[in-house]
Amino acid sequence: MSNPTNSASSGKPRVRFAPSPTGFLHVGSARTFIFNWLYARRNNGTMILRLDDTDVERNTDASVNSIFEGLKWLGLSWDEEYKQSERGALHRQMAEAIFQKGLAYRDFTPAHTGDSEKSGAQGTWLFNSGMRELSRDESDRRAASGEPFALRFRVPRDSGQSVHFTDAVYGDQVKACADIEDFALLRSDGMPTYHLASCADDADLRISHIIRGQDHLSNTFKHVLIFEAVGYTPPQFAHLPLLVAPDGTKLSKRRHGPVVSVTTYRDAGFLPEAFINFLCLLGWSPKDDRTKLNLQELTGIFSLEGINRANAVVNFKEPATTPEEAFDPKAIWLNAEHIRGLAIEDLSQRLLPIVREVYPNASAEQMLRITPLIRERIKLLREVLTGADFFFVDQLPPYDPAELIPQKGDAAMARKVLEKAQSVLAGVEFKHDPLDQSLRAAAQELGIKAGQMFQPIRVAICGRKNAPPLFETLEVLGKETTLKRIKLGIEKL
RNA sequence: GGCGCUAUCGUCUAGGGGUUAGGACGGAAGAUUCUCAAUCUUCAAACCCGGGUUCGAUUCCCGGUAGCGCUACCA
Repeated sequence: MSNPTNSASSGKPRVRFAPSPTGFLHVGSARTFIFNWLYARRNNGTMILRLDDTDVERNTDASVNSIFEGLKWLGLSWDEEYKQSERGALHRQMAEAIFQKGLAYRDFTPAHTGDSEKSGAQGTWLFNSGMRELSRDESDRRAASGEPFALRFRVPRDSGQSVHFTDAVYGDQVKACADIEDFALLRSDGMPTYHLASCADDADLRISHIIRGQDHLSNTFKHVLIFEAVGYTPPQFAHLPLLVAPDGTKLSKRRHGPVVSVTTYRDAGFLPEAFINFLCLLGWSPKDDRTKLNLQELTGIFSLEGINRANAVVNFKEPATTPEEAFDPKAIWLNAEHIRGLAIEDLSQRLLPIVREVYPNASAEQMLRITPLIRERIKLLREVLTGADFFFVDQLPPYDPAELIPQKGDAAMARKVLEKAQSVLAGVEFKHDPLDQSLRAAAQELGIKAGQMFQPIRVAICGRKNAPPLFETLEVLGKETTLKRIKLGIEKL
C-alpha cells in the first residue's frame, strides 16, 4: 500500500480468487477461479487465493473446507494464499489514512436504525447529513467518549462529478457520484467492510487484474473511489457474466440445492477436466468451433476478449427425477467425451475406488480388463456401478426370465440356445475369436440368427439385455462363471 | 423506486451493414455392429418489439419491453 503502483503495466499479472467462506464452493465461484487461473497461467502470472472472511457472523469452517475440497478436486494450484481476517491491521491503517485525508467520516447513527430514511420510496439514501457534516471536534469528542460509530466514505457531492473505469468485458463505465451513497468502510465493531478490506488487500497484494462476477460491477465505482482516495492506480477490471438457473435467477444453495455445489459434480462422477471444460464454455468462447478442450488447450487460448456479457443458464432440470437430469446435458456429454479420450489405464484407476466402495474385493487387474468394455458406455464415472456390476457380483440380481427369450423366438428357443451354449462353451477357449467362431457356428447348427443366439446368453450372464459386446464380456467373465450363470438361466425357463 | 448491465435456435454460442445467420448439446429420422453404447448421415429449431440512420439492418443509434445486478455497519 505504501507503493502506489500495481503490476498492470509492468509485466506479470497478479490475479486473485477471493471467496467468502459463507457456503460451499459453488459452480459460479469455481468458474471465477478457473478464469483467474487460466489468465494467470496464460500470462505467466501469479494466482492468489484469498479468503475474504471479514464477516465473522456468517463464516464457517465447514465452508472453508468445502472451498478447499472443491479446489483440490479441480486440481488447479495457486501460488500465494491469504486470509483477510489476519490482515485487519492493514485494513484499519487504510481506513485511518482515508479518514485523515478527510475523505471519510464517523457516523454515530446506530446500526439498522437508519432504515426509515433508507427505505423511503422517494429514492436512494445517500448519506445522513447530520453525520457527514459533524465537526471534527465533536466527532473526536464522541469517539473518545466511547460512542460506537461506523466509518463512511465521503463521496464527493460538489458538482456533477462522476467515477469511471474501463472494464475488459463491459467496456467504459461511468457513474455519477450523486448515485453513490456514502458507503461504510468500517463497521461500528471496528471490523472492515468488504469494500475496504478488498481494496486494501488488492492494493497491498499488488493485484493487477480483478476478474470477478458481474454482481460486483456496480460496486466497482466504490472501489475506484477507495483506490483513488489512497492514491493507488486501480487494477484492471474484468467482470464475468453470471451463471443463472433455468428460471433465470442467480444460482443459490437455498433455491437450487446441491446442483450448484462443486462437490456434487465430483461425487456424481464428473472428471475435473470435463467440469472445467464445461464451465469455461459458459460465458466464454474460443471463437472457433471447438467444444472439447483440455486444460492445455484452454490455457493456450484463454483471453479476456473471449468473455461475453450476457448471463448464462446452467441447464439443469429443477425438480430432477434422475441423477442425469440434475446436470446440464452438455456437461454430461462433455464428461463422456473426456472419458472416451482417457487412456484405459488412467480411466481404470479412476474407476477402481468407486467400484471398491461397493465391491471391496475388486482388483486392479480385473478393473483394467473391464474398463475397455465400458469406456464408451458410461457418461459419468459412477455409472460403472450400474454398467459393470455383473463383473463384480457373485450372484446376479434377479431378472425377468422373459428377458432370456430372443427376438422372434420363444422360451423353447431360449432353452435350446442356452443348452447348446453350455455344451459348446465348455469346450472352447475363452478368447474373443474362438468364442466368436464357435457361437456363430452353433447358431447355424440350430438354424437361428446369430442375434437370437447371443441374446439369451447375454441376459443369462449379465442379467439384462443391454450390455457390452458378448465375446469380450465372456472373455473377462471366464468360463466358470459363465457356465454357472447359463445353468441358472436354464433353470429359470 | 433509483442506478447499472444484458438481449441470436429449448440451452451454450459464432458472426456481423448485403450470409442459404455457422457450430455444439439436446430432440427427430436413418445407416452400421450380436444388444446397448460409440460412430456416420439427414432433418426440425433463433437474430425481443417499435422507431431512426442507410440503397439495404439481425448487426449502428434512440425508445420500449423483459431479465439480471447493485441500492446493508453481507460479500
